[in-house]
Formats: sequence, structure tokens, C-alpha cells
Amino acid sequence: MEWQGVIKEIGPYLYISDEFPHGVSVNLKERKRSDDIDPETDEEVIVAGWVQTIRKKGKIAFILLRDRGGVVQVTALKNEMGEEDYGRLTKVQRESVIAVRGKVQKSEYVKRGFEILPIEWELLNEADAPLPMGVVDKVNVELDTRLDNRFMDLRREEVMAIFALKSTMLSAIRNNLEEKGFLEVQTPKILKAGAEGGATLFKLDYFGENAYLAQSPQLFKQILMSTGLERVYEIAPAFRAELSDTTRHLSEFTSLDFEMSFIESQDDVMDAVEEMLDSAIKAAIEDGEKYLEILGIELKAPKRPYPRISFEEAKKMLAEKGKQVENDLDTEGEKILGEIMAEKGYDAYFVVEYPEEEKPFYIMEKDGTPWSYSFDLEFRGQELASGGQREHRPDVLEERMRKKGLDPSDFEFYLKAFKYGMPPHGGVGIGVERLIQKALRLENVRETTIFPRDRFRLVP
RNA sequence: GCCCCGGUAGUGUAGCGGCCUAUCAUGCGGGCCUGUCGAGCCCGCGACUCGGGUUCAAAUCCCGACCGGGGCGCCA
Repeated sequence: MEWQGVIKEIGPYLYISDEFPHGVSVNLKERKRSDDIDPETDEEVIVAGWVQTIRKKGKIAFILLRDRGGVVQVTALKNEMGEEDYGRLTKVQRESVIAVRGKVQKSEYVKRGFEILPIEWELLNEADAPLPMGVVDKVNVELDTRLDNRFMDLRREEVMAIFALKSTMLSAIRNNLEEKGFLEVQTPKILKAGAEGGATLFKLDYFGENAYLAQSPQLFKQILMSTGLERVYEIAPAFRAELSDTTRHLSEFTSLDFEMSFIESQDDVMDAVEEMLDSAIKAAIEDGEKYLEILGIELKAPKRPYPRISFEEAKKMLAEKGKQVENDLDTEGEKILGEIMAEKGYDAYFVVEYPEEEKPFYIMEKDGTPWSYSFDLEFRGQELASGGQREHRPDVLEERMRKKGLDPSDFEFYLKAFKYGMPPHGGVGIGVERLIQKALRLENVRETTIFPRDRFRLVP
């Protein structure tokens, strides 16, 4: 269709058109979100959204129109609209996008207390039928089908609720960290070398040179400790080419990392983690009430202080339950410990001082012992985060690298920062998706990622 | 990487050698209905992942491919 809009000059550099070129007669600039409509008014409003269902009852039809603000009922009367218009409106396919100009009317019949009597309406985009999956159907839809059709899956209120809560919690986390003087940073995700070892890396071609996707911002956030920024945090993707295919692994996940200087001990880091998580969960409870209700979740902030159990103690606690572990908690050990702690009323707890042998080179050893100044945060039997005090003395750090079979010369860019004034520091890395998964008691991490990447999924 | 399990209308399922012209629900199409709200009622539409094999006979048994689910290890 030809452009029919009128270009109106507002100033020397700004113009707007006052008509939409597609010939929409219902003015979307006047559109109101359904939760902004005052049920007491009897004025005209314009609403637009997705046709969720149409219940036809002969000469009256109820069209449920969904937008971000919820579902609003448009009540169509054949006698008011005329047979043709009524017929067209009530035959619109589900999930089509329409705009309606109509009169607000209080109504005892409708749950929301009002309905809209259409005066004029327009089909903005018709949906094909059948739908690849139902939005409100009572049949179950498998996760794989849902992820293949994520755009439609996200139209379901219980799916949207997860992401609304994720957003709320991340926002609370940012506020909490900012209040404590943390600065948000972004570190590179394309790296020359893989750094930590352990986790597998995604290799890529970087202008003819080998490069890797970052598995963690670890080395960079530590380098930043030597700059005087003192406290930094980053919420960014991390990539792991692990062959894991479980309900708690992703190839690309969001890593929430922070690092803080001048700590007295790793307890300072754990204190910060605890406060941060507490604020996130409380925000979800206070600001996300409506979404928790949709999900049918009763969320409680974990009892504080989060217990700090040494690895040796944890080992003993497990031994009492007949579970033997060596240098690390295996999945079963984690779950059993989760049950033991749940009985004592704790959802969240730290396991501290893991054997240094199990921990990466940058963790500080507890001198003269086989342990390290490290911790894992466990949440209902699953590892959510790990952190600790870092080794800030360059000579000891190099020695630890060699002990781990790494060549310090490969880490020049990193070690350099330790040679010209590096304060004692510590930090943590938290799996954001796992946090959301555990907090909302979801069975699969993929539920917490809008477009998850896993071993077998690269699309969409 | 290892170990189990599965692929049936658009979606979710039942059937697991002949009773299958394949069950049920949802969906889609049509019809009735002016206060529905998981609307209801009636009629209709729509499927055995692909390739090979066994058998008189395969959705059903065997092999392979592809796709998916769960667990372990590893991790966040």
C-alpha cells in the first residue's frame, strides 16, 4: 500500500507521521493497556492484543483479548454490530492480533468487573490455524515443542511469569550490589586462551586465529581488582562446551559474578552473597506476588544466617546417612545434604573449605592444610554458586598454577596485574538460571532461559 | 563421554503381531444457542519419524539413521 501518512514537522530534526501506513483506522497511539483501563469510566477506549478465545453464543460472543496487562473481555452483540461485521469478528482465528475501539461498561458478569462493547475493530495480523501449540488449551505441551515455538509459549501467563520474576530478581540484585558500591562491568567473551581449564571451551575462528568463548569472567574480574575499582560485578553470558545433557545444564548461561577487594576473609564474600540473594528473593515475594500466584509457588526467603558447613563436617553428616564422599560432593551427596539441611529448616547453606586439590589455581590455600578458602553455595541440594578468597600473591599464584599443570607464561596478561599492587580479594560466580530454577522450583533450567542453548539446541 | 527409555492427527495421548477402516482429549471446519468465563450440545476433518529386514500378516518384532526424554560424570 502506498504511503498515505502525513509528515508533520515538529522541529528541525524531528518528525512523526500521524497515520500508520498500513491503513489502520483504529488509532494505536490512543491504545490503552488493559490494566490501565478504569472500570468506572464509560468512555471509549482502544485496546489491542491477541485473541485468546472466542466464545460464541449465537447472537452474543465473548472475545478474550490478551495483552501485557492481562485478559480483557470484548463482548460482541450481533444486533448492535450487524450480521456481517459480527460474523467477521467472531471468525477471527485464535492468537490473531486485533485492535478494538469500544465503550467500557461495568459488568457483574465479568471477573475483571468490566467489558468492552466494540464500535470499530481491525484485524492487524491474522494467525494461521492450527496453532503449533495451544496457549490456553488444557492439553499438556512438551518442553521441546514449547521451545521450538517459544514465541507462542511465552504468550502463556505461567511462562511469562517466570521471566517477569527473573527480571525482578535481577533488578533487586543490581540494586543490592550498587548500594554496596559495586560497579557493573562487561568483560570480553572472546578470549585467546581458556584460562581455568576444567570446563570445555567453544573454539572459534578469530580472523584466522584460534579463539574461545569465555567460560567465566574470572580472570578479568580479578585483574580489575588491581585497578582500584575495588568492587565489580558482571551479569553476562558464559559458555560451556560440556557434553552435559541434564535438567540443570546449559551451553550458554548467565553468570552473575562479583569480586571485592580488601576482604578480611571469604566470610565477607559469603555475607555479600547472602544479602544479595535475600534481597532478590524478598523482591520476588514483594513485587512479584501476582506472578508467584500464577505459578502457584509459595516462596520463602531462606532462613538466615545461611549455615556455613565445612566440607569435613558435610562429609561426616553424609557418612551418618550412609553416604561416602571423597574430595567433592557428587550429585547424590548434594541431594542428601540438601535433605539433611531441609530437615533443620535451611534451604540455603554454604559448604566451605573444600580440598584445595579440587579447586582452581586462583583459590587461596588454607596454609598447612589440605583445604582451601573456598565455598559453594548450595540451594535445596543443588550447587548454585562457588567462590572464595583468591590468591593475590603472585609468587604463590604461579606456584599453584604449576601445581595444577598450567604454564604461568600462558597467563602473562593476568599475572602482570598481580605484580604491581594487587589487594587481597575474593568473589563468587552464581548461575542465574539455576537460582531462578531452584527458587521457583522448576524442573528444568531451560524453563528459565528465553531461548536456551544446550547440547542439542541451537535454534531458535 | 557412559547407562536406561521413547518417537502414533497441529498439540497431548491409548493401542505394543491379525480384533486398527487406530482410542480419547484438545484443536480445526460446519450447525444450534443473547451473559459466557476450561461454555455446552450435534455433525465432520485430521496421525502410526525415515530406511532396511522378519512374517501369510507389522503402529506393534529386529537392525540402522534421525529426533526426543531421564540419570550419571562434570559443572554454575
